[in-house]
Amino acid sequence: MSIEPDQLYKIRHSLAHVLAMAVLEVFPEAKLAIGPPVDNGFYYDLDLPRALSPEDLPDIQSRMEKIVAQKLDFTVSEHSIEEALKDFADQPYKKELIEDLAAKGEKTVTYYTSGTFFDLCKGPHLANTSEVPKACFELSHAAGAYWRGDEKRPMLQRIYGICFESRDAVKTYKAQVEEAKKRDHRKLGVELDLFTFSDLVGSGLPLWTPKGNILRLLLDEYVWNLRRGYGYERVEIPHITKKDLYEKSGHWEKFQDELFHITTREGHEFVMKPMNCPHHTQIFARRKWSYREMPQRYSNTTMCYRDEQSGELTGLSRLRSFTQDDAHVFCRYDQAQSEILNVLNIIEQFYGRFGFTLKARLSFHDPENMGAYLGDAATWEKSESELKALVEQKGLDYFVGIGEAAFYGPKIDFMASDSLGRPHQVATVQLDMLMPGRFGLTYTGESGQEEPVLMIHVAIMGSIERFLSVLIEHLAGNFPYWLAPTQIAVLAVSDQFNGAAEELAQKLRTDGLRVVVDTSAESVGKKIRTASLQKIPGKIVVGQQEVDSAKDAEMTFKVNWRTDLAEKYSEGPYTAQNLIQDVPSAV
RNA sequence: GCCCUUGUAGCUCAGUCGGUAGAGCAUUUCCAUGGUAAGGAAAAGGUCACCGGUCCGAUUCCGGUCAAGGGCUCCA
Repeated sequence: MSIEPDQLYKIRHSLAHVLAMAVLEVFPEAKLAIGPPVDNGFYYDLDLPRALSPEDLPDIQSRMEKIVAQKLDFTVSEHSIEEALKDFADQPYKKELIEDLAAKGEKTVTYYTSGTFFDLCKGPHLANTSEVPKACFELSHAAGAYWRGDEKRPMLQRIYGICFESRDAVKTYKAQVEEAKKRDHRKLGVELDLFTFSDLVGSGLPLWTPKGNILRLLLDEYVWNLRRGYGYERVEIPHITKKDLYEKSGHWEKFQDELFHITTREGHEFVMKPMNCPHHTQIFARRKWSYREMPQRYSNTTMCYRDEQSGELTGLSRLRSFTQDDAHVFCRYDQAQSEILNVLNIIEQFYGRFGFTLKARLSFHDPENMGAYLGDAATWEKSESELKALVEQKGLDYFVGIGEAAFYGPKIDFMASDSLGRPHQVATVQLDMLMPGRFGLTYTGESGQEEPVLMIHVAIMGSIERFLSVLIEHLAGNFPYWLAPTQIAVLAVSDQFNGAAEELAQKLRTDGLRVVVDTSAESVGKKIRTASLQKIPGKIVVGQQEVDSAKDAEMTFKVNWRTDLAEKYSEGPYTAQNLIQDVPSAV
């Protein structure tokens, strides 16, 4: 049943051609761009006389099926550039591709022909469409895409198809997509009442509910608890600044269009901060430092604002206002290693706690393109080999990303794989050999002279919002006991036990648990269902039995734990005191 | 920002070929006093996203704006 990856690639690529053939039946005047295979199928970009709507796809798909059923051969042939330009005279996009190939020194190009259709293509393809497995593909959607990915060039129409090795594999894929939809953080955000958006406030500006804010505060507290052990100190900064700060840092020139601008009544220009590092440099710059006082480690969880293009905003993943769990370490160059090691420890502990698999990307400079970076090659290579040594020392799974460095220094970026195996970029550690210089940051060395400062940018979650979007989907909203916005639901069997339920809840709350009581006029079954749908970790039912247990001692009760916690915690019986002692709920 | 799709009650959705709208859940009240995933009844709840145009009349048709979704482009 299983199919070689090469064969699947050919099936997808060949179906892209079949797709173009089907579209040409409907729109003979269509101009073809490109049609490659992708991870989950294929697509074709075309310039069409009218916009496609979803209703067009079934017709195109059934035409594709008919074409496949014709058992067409794919044959390859070689042609001179001149010939190709003539053959594709009325296909401007193909012509451009041919001209580019010619410019690269190609003398000939290849066509793949299937039936009456031929396309400029380097292959490979199936020998015959009869090799396409039954029901292995499905047109999924149409979307716009710029010609050659350039926003200044025409917008083409892209038709996507999914394609796998068999009908069952297509079904499996669609089931995975469904599963991902169920745990989509935008959906769970509403269902679990974590955050909301308002048209009056604006897009990309999330509002956090009481429950959602508990998550934010606890995650931040957790990061802070990890940091404080390494000598970090918390600082605070205003959310706006004169533009002078960014002129000096160099961000103004590059990013001024993406900033929110404020003009005061006196005509002074301010901006909302898009990042925190320049502010933090000014805290460091307030006085002179001895080498003995280094490093200075400033931690600051704070909101940043970027005027993103409206089309880029999605859920909590990309926002106009977002909270960075930012930290900047100002240190001596000889302190970089131990400081980074500390950060790696924090990252490992933090992500390990949630069951993410981490992979580090060493984001290095591209030696072929030194113009894009500041500083000399020797400094870059030294710091990069140090980063690599550290990552190896920690035994982290890593790969090197050439050309992924920031212009001011190399980075270690972390990718977390979630429970569905999807990678997300999360934490980042960046060496900055540039900004301290721009702001003239120094410390006084042993011999009394001014020494250059190295700055290390660190974000553990990156942004709380984006991390939460990843975490919600990773856990499908089943937050661990310590993090759950509501930890325990106390459910009264009937209204005569409302008092006992309230009393128990109050005891648990006094000790810091987050508890709700359900005293509504509903059946126990209904109360269980409601609490379960809210994914509350523990449920306690209070009725005659529990009240009787309290006759000569403290009330005892059982806790019905959420499925994923049932193995971890005993169901009891507990007293309020035991529950608080035996089940760790602190950060 | 660009292309396409969508916007009806707090949520999920019907519906009106142009004559100002309906269900389930949630909410409120009443009945029931119920032991581990939906007990029963009633009520209330909508400027049909917003603004403009056509029309005797627009939630419905047209245009614009805003917002959401799928892509493209971008991401310090």
